[in-house]
Amino acid sequence: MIDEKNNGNIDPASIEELRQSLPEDEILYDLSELFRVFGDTTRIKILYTLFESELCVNDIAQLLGMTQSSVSHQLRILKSAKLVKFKRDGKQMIYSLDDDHVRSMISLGLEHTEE
Amino acid sequence: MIDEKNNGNIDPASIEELRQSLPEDEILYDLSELFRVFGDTTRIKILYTLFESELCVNDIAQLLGMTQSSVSHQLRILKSAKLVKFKRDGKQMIYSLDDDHVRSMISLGLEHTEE
DNA sequence: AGAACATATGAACAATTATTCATATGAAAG
DNA sequence: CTTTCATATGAATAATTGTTCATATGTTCT
Repeated sequence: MIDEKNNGNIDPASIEELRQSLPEDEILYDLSELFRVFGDTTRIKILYTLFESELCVNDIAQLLGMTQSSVSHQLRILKSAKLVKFKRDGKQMIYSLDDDHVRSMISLGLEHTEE
Repeated sequence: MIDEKNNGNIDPASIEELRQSLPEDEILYDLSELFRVFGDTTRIKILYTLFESELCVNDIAQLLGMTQSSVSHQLRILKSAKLVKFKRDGKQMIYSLDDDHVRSMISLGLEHTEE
């Protein structure tokens, strides 16, 4: 046995090398935070309703059978993750998908779940 | 005003139409469940350590400065989501990424966060 | 200005979940 | 077969988070 202190599969030097090749903690945190936003049924549903048309809060709530408050709370999270954008139209706020990443992410996710 | 009962942006018929174009609840649930697996810093870190090399549990734990137990618990979740696979090598379990979806998902996620 | 409507938001509660600790399983070596 | 090592797992705890309820903000209309 070459190294009696190494109780793992690879040697400590390689471990150190691998550790240093990891992205910074902050980047990994932001990444997981993004996924966490997608990781809720309600939010996924909201995003899906916006796939084809822009909608106001009340429409989304009716469409999903949820309360206005709950939808609004979740939209807030989607906004801060830059997954949806909005514009004011009189008393209403019209929400829409912010960019095509949302569609790609969901499509890619579906590919995996459909296997 | 055409329809005084419609307090939303679009008409009730369109809402119904949109509702029926949504994927089934089960599909959306599975999708959000998949994202939820990615939505944790520890699990993202584990996945990243497996980007370049297959590793045993102890190596991952050392690399990330986490307890063996915690890593094992999270690997269990990654396994059941089919994001990692494993093989036995004597006393050790060698884990590796299950397929390329993992890489694509993380890459796509990074594209969004890096904006 | 006041009423009505659409949306946002704060606090409280319930449910989910990541980590820790202790212990169990399973393989290899003496 | 007993000990040692690597991993898995169950129970308990602490922290996070989604929903509800009540209320605030901001817009339109009279």
